[in-house]
Amino acid sequence: MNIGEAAEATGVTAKMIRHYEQIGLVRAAGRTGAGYRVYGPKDLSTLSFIRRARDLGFSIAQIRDLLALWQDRARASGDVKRIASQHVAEMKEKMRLLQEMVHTLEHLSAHCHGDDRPDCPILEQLATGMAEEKCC
Amino acid sequence: MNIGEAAEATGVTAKMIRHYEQIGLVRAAGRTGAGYRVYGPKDLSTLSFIRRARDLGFSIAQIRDLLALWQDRARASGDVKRIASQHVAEMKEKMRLLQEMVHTLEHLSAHCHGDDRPDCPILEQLATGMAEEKCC
DNA sequence: GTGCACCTTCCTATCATGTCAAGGTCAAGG
DNA sequence: CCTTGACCTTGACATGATAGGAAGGTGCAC
Repeated sequence: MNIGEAAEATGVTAKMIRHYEQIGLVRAAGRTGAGYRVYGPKDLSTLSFIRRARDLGFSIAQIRDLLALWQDRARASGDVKRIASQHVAEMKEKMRLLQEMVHTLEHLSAHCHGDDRPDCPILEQLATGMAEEKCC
Repeated sequence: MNIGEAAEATGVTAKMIRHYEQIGLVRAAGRTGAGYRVYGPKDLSTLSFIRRARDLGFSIAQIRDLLALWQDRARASGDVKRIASQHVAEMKEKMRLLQEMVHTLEHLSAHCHGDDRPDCPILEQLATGMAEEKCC
């Protein structure tokens, strides 16, 4: 199986497959005489695994650990769960920060006419840093 | 005022001030005879504006537009509000995606013993892609 | 006149991914 | 046999916002 077919089968672009090989996330694929990479079912499983992990937002470093655990039959599920929990915590923290920003901005927007006049509490807050606490 | 003092006063690192100057986000600062950058109150206001906008998650491109509007006395507050609304929408979309991932992962984690045994629904889902829909 | 803290420019790295370019390979059809 | 087009190869460069460091100049206090 060529890299293009592997890409289509797993949803990982050929570009990223080569990249993952280069950074050592997946082992180097076999080669034909002409130098084309060759992929077997095991490689496809690994690539699909990676794609699903990426879809869940795991970083490459975390996926590296997850792959190692996946291939370790003596793994402790606690190790997997810990990685997942940490990732969940990170995502929740990101959401919290986003929520804060959304909250502030929506608050400011609510008081902005949004018409042709130049007065704008959004710009005022950015300019003075005072609108946030003192307003309301 | 030196770049270091300006950095401390505005909360933008000297590194980033130089960067913003290089990409044309702020006009080039004046220089002393020795080539040191010099900052005045107006520059400090601009840098503080940028920092607050960054704190609210605006991209450099958006900040560029906001700065232009800020310095335009004939601006329409609607233009400002539109930028803010778009940014809010982007952040909400990010939050939605994060929430989806968190939801899936928490669901999987809930069924993972998290002990010394190797069985792990998290790894199973990553390996087969089947746990998500069929479980529960 | 020395030492230290600051400044300058330039290079490199992050993270995951995309794009582009120049060239090699393969299979099908004229 | 030769061309065409689709695929593959490597390599370089870009993104966005920020950090780090190296190598060298400057300013000021002692």
